[in-house]
Amino acid sequence: MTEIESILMRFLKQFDITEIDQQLIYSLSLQCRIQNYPKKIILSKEGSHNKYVFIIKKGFVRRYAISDGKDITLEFAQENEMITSRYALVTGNPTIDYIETIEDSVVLKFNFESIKELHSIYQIAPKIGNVLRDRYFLKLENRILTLQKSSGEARYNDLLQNHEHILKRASLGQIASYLGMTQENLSRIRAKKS
Amino acid sequence: MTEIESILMRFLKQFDITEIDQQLIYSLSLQCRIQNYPKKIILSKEGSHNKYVFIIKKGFVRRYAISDGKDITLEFAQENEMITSRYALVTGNPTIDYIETIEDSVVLKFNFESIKELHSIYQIAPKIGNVLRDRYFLKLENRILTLQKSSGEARYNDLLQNHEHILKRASLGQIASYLGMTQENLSRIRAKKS
DNA sequence: GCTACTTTTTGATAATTGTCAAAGGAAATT
DNA sequence: AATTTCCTTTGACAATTATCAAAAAGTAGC
Repeated sequence: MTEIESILMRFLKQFDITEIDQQLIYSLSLQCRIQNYPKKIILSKEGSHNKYVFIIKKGFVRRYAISDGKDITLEFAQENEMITSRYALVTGNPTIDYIETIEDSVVLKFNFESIKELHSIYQIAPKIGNVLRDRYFLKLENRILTLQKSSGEARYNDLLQNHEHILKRASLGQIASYLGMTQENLSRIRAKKS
Repeated sequence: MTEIESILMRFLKQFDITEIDQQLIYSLSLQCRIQNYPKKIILSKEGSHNKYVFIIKKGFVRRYAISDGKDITLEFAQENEMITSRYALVTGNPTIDYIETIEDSVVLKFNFESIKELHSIYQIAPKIGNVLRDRYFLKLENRILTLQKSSGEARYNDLLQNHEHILKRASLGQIASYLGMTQENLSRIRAKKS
């Protein structure tokens, strides 16, 4: 098995996808490349028509948008997680967000268009898509529940409890915008805890 | 065409689902009922094992959770929209949220289990599911961007601009929790605007 | 080690928001 | 129409958060 195939296998195994077809893995593996990036490299730019899906083999990656001139973190992805601009994939419009490495990273880079074709060929590809989408739902809904908490401390506690790794790997400003507060406030909330 | 079929057609037409199969519509129509509810009726309870999907024909419906003893609005649905507890559908666990009518409503009520079977029979059912999921993504991602804005006024403005109908049809407390603030604060923000 | 650069912390102050309580309005019921 | 109930607004005050500025701490390159 190639390295790419083994990364794909490891990624899919976490989702209780029982029917992992070796042939499908092989076909997928032909549609992507392993890429090495230093930190602070932009993998996907706003306005871009190229639509990529990234699976993180090693490192830490962030998706963000510029809204009202401010850098707003939308999503983090660590090892064995996937990150992509769903807006672009779903609407077919140019990307409205950026994806960048926070740490030196090794990622599997797919061109989404080439995967789409596989969807119609293999029965199993849609099933994988469904599972990935369903997982992402839960993630988003939990995130919304966190953001609805009006006190900053409550939102920080949610992150501490459910995604502690983010606090260790991202910068203060990145985390603060993710939680919808200023970095000064986050710094003080954190200080109060220790 | 029965009334149920025509509601289904109208619902699906808004999603650019080109291949609407009359046979599928018919099959779906057998799996659901039209229900009339007065306002303030709970359609789905926390802890329930019955999983329903509702399409709103007329009226206004709200999904909410009780978190730390507080009523938190998660979602609103108006005419021609769908509402359901995705958590329950995806995980198979009992529902963790409630769905209730805000106005007198006419809804199409599906039992999700019976639809699931159709998925495997018809080619098109998964495609519809995909489109519905994709739309819901965008909704959630936009909602997150709104909630990340730290000032209450900015969040209110987002709602005013993108979902003004909510401000007209829901109560202050319901909207306030939806935006992650107290109703007193929302009342003052609103007063300041006029 | 030193310097330049970036990130985090701290301080002071203003603005926003939450909390509790009471008053005012609107809607439903009798 | 009057009463009850529910929802919204207002007031006073406390707590939280944002903003701006500067200091401190941490990183990277030399």
